[in-house]
Amino acid sequence: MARPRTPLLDRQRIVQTALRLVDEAGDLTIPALAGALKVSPSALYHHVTGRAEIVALMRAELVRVIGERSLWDRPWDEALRGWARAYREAFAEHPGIIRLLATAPLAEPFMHELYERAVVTLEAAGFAREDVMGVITALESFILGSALDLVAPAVMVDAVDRAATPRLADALAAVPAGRDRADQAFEVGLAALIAGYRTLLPAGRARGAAEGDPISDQA
Amino acid sequence: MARPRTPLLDRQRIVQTALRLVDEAGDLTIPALAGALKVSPSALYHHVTGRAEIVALMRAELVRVIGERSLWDRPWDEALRGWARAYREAFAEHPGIIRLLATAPLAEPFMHELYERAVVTLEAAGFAREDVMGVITALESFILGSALDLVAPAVMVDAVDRAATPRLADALAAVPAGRDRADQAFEVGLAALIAGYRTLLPAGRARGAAEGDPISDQA
DNA sequence: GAGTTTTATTGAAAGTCATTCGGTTACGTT
DNA sequence: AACGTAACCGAATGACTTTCAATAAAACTC
Repeated sequence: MARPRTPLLDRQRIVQTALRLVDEAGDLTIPALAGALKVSPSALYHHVTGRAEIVALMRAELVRVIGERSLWDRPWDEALRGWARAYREAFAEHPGIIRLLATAPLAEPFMHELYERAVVTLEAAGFAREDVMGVITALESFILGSALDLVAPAVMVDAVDRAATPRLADALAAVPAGRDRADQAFEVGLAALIAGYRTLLPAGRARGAAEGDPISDQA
Repeated sequence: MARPRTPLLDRQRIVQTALRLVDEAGDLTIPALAGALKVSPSALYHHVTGRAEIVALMRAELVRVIGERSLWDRPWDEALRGWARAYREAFAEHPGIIRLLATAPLAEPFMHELYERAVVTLEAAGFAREDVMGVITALESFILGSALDLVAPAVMVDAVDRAATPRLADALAAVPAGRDRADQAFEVGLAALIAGYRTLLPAGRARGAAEGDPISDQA
């Protein structure tokens, strides 16, 4: 009734249950989270300062996973591609978290370690110092936008009025539905972005698909 | 006290006040909106079905503005660039709306007219039918991600620990701060995407900056 | 122009949330 | 064994969205 013999909660359990809840319900409420943990809502506040911190912990968990799956000791284009796919994949495994993170005014040392590794890789590859942050930020924007696209896919598949927009209807028919559609768009954009980045390199330092290197093609 | 001599509300006024409120306060609550309109909260429900519809109307207004500012009777690369800049600029004029839209499960005939025009332009330019939707979707993902980046700029500028991530600190120092930083990253990514798209065209149909056409450079 | 219906508002109330606080009991330490 | 502290509960607060009955003006009808 009061203090249990063995603790019911810890931060780990809170975060993992929150992630599961967001996956299932699509949003995160304290009552629901407390219910899933078989605990009263107020009990959570002994382990966490509030809902915002729970969201922050979920983000940290995501960043951890992304970092784990990224390999930076590769040619820059391969490294960037791998990072982008790992990043988006981590979001795809927890659909619904994207809106939570887009809403939260993200602060704190966020992905700084990952940025650091990206900067090192890109500068070693020959990118101009003043381009490096732009290259990273633009790629990340593309990834986040693609993650948002991932959770709002139902829009087009139906709801297109063939009479009003016939060419759009045709273009959509030429493309798979659902998750595959989003995947294909992501790969198109990723390939284009990397190809475009390659043109920023000083002549002679470019490498990868433009020279016919098979390894840098889509995995 | 009851019905006023002249109506106090209409959808137009609701949407415009909502936009102003979001710009100023960063979020949208019914009490605040009613207060700004000098009306009781429940009065709003005679003109809209609820908060969700207000958000939808704001989105529609944004789409209208974007459509107004886009010119599709141009070479494909120029048209895409113009569309992307108008799109992002419309968001930039209402910072704070981005989080609202990212949160809302967007439905309805949304940007279909704009997509239609983009499809026509791209197919006329020679893009393969099965690539067209991917090209549009990827660009839009990049734009939305860049809009999100626009409202969360404070992250890096401070808060970077030079001891832990020295190369990142250097890279950031080589780049302007605030809005300019986001603008630059956007332009880097936009140029790269378009350059990458150009490689999708069958040989001989590419045109634009790759051939040294001055008009397609950054405006 | 009188009577009826429709329309635009208000105010109260219900139902969620996130969060705080005082109370209760078990744990750990000395 | 006693004390302080940790982990829980329940009640309460305040903000939010939404619904609904009541009211009074406007608009329509004849």
